[in-house]
Amino acid sequence: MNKVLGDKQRARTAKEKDRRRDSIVQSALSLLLAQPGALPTMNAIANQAGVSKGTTYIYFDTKESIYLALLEDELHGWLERIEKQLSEEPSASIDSVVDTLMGFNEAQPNLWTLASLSHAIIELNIDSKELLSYKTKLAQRFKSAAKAIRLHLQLDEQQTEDVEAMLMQSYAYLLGQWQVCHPPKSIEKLLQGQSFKILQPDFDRSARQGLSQQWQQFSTQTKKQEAPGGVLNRLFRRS
Amino acid sequence: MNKVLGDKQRARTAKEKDRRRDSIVQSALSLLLAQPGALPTMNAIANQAGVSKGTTYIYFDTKESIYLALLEDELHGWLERIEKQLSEEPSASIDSVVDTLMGFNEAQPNLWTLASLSHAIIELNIDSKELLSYKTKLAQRFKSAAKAIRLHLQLDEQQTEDVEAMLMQSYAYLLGQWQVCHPPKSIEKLLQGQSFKILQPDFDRSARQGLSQQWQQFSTQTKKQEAPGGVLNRLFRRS
Amino acid sequence: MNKVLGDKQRARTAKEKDRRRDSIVQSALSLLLAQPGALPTMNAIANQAGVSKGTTYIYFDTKESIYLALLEDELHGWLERIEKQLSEEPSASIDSVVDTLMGFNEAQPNLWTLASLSHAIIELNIDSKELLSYKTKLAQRFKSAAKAIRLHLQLDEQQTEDVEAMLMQSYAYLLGQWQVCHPPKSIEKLLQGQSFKILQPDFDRSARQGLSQQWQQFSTQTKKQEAPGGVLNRLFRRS
Amino acid sequence: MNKVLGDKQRARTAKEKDRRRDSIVQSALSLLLAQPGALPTMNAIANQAGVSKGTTYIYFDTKESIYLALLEDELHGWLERIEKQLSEEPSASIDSVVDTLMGFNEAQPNLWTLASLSHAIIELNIDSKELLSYKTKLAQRFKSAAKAIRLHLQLDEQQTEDVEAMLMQSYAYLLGQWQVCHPPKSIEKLLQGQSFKILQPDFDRSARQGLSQQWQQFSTQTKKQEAPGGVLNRLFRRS
DNA sequence: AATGAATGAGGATTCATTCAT
DNA sequence: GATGAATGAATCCTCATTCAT
Repeated sequence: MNKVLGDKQRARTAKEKDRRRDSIVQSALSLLLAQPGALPTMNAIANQAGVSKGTTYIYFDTKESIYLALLEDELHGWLERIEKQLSEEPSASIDSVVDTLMGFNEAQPNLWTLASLSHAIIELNIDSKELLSYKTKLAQRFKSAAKAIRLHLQLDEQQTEDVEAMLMQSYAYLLGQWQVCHPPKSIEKLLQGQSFKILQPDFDRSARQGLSQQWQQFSTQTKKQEAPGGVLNRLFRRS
Repeated sequence: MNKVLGDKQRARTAKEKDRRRDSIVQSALSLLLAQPGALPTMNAIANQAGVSKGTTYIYFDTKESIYLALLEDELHGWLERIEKQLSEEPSASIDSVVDTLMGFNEAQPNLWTLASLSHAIIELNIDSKELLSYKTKLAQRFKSAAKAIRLHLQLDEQQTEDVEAMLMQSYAYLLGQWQVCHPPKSIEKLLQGQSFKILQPDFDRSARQGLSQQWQQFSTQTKKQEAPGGVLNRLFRRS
Repeated sequence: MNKVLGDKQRARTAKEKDRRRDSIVQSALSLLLAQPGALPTMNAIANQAGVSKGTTYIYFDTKESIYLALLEDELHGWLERIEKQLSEEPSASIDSVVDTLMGFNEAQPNLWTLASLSHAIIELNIDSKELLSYKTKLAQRFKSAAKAIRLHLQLDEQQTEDVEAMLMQSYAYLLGQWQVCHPPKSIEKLLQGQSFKILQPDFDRSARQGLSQQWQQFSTQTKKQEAPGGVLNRLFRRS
Repeated sequence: MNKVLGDKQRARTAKEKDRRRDSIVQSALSLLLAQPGALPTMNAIANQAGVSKGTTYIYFDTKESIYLALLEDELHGWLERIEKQLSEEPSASIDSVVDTLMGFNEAQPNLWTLASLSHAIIELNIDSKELLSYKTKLAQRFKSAAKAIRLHLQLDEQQTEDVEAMLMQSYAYLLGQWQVCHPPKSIEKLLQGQSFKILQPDFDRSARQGLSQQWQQFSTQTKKQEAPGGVLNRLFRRS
């Protein structure tokens, strides 16, 4: 149990409330990871968090809200890091973009677990108002991250939309790839054999490779559209 | 109601049984498309198919089995068509590969609807034996399709695994992109504005573009690894 | 437990289903009478009826439907009996009308218990379509009963509406009087004293008296409107 | 929000406490009228009154206590006005009694809304001690009002009980009639048609008519028992 | 007096699946 | 093969009330 406050102890300050809210979210996550499939029940979450069922409903309106909060955390964390890292990184290179995109491996290890539930489960059970608010914030984050990538690659403002589309393509690709690479645990071992290798590639390897392909090709196309010998030549430099 | 046989009429011949089985599957599909979100209930499926609940359990062990059968149909249809079309197509070009991959638009319009439920819902609720059988057949199909692509691109046997990986990457990309492009209907209209464009690209357009990038880049890399002026030059020809 | 069918035994014929449905309704009634206040829960009803919770939902869509069915039974029983009895009764007299209206005492002993929940609880929680159907049937019954009363009193067709209004006034009066006469059991004994007599009249006595007043006055007024010495003189005859 | 005192401000004087108590009661009423059906929750009441949930429990022991207080206000208001008005009115007539009884229309517009919840909901959830106290006061008020009516009608003391019974019959009749005339809002419009007219009379019209019948008949009976040409002749005078 | 976070019993409803006929 | 009544575990969510501060 993730008791951050003693039994029956109330969170009075904003900070304590944040902590309690977080303990609920973390409990939901840990249960989800332990038993993938359906979203863990409120009952289980409350038990895990060491609070009563009613308390969880003080902090979240519905079960799905908890998972939406989790997903939001992971997605924003990913995008914020991308933005921050690329604006600090001096050398403009495709590889550093790919490396940064792949950074979820360390910092947001559960990003794709949650994102994979997003479409089929979470978003479908959220109040449309709450969902819209989530999407609004998310669109902003995606745009900021795309801008950081564009600046890092020293592309001009006209290419804003292209970079945004590329970022979404990377997101889509990673989302799909994660699903491809993670079959149900019940048959994971049965798919170890050589004949199933095609159905179950290694996520890290194929993800990185796919992203590289996407961004290499993007830089090639971008360069073509520019004057030969333009500033983008450096993008081909392998770091 | 999709009554293919009269009420309470028995399906005696194998053909009749197939027809009844199919009517269940099609009923499940039509309900799923009508009300996306959760998988339609067995009650609804049986009603729609004009049979009793018990009868559906004669043909399918679980509810998810029905959807797995649907998914299998769509996936095999897609892969078989790829295989067939590419082996008939004489001119080896990236574009024809991409065109063929995009052929689901006409022939398997519900492929991604089902595939998007696959990871989060369907596969998790299937008996592992049945799932393994499904995966075995599917792996075969993927390999055959990949082989057809390889032959079409006139690549040699050593590149078998590369092409297989590429095909899976395309599958993963399309799977993810479809999910990205299809938010819940409840907020679809609310996301029409310009500021949400990044979150909701047009599926056909971005899918084709993404596939092109993937395969263009693949051909570039493949060519690099070969002797200069090798057989793959023609892949750059835009059809 | 009201088991009319053995455990886990299925009601196959329409008759058996009616019996099972009835056993659910009767269980609901017996629980309601035992513990007035809130409507007994579905759990309790199912237990009492010796069926599972799910079974009750086969026969009734909601909990309130059960009570609406009960109320309907009692109300229709009351009105049908009024209709039947008055059309058989030869002597046209106010007293026989009042006697017949009071007949619920024997035949529909729970009529007012249920009717008193109708306004504040039952009707508020019923699907509007079902409620409309209930009201439609009820309106018919009330009209038929009013017609029987009118014919019994040898009033002509022009007085249809007056008699209908009178019948509703009697219904309203009995409904209110029952509520007045039946305080919560928790304080029933505490209200025995003389000083509370005003708040807790005897239902039968005051109900009969009130009805007599209503119909006597009605006949007086009706007579006034007629030619002096008209057919209604006989209504004043005390039986 | 009905803030009568600033947020978190204490009610120190008795007057302030009365005001706060009243603001809770009025909030409960406004919510009840806005959303008929179930009694509004304590949460909603507290919010509406601009106080915390805990504070409402300082002023009332249970939720139903609030509604009992409301009901008491309306009932006492009604009865007091009857008493006052009739003792001031010089001309003794049935019509003025009926007019006075109908005075709730202006002065206690929510009397029957609350009274209709009384039997099925409010009284059943009140502590018996509190309920007894309520009933004791109410019995007094009813008696006083009945006495005023008796004096107005110039009846002698022997008829005390008869008039009391009559007053309760009027109360019962109005209570029932109000319930009959007010179906759930959800189907109010669906019952507009002619065929439902019987089920949904106009409250004001039928209430006045019913009361007139009751009291006319009462005066008739009372007169009969007296010497012919007695003091009650004037009761037949139509005002 | 006032607060409001926490409680947790309680209750309605759903639905995949079974099995006797 | 076909039926569909019966099952009952599963689960979300509500809300009156408490009590430490």
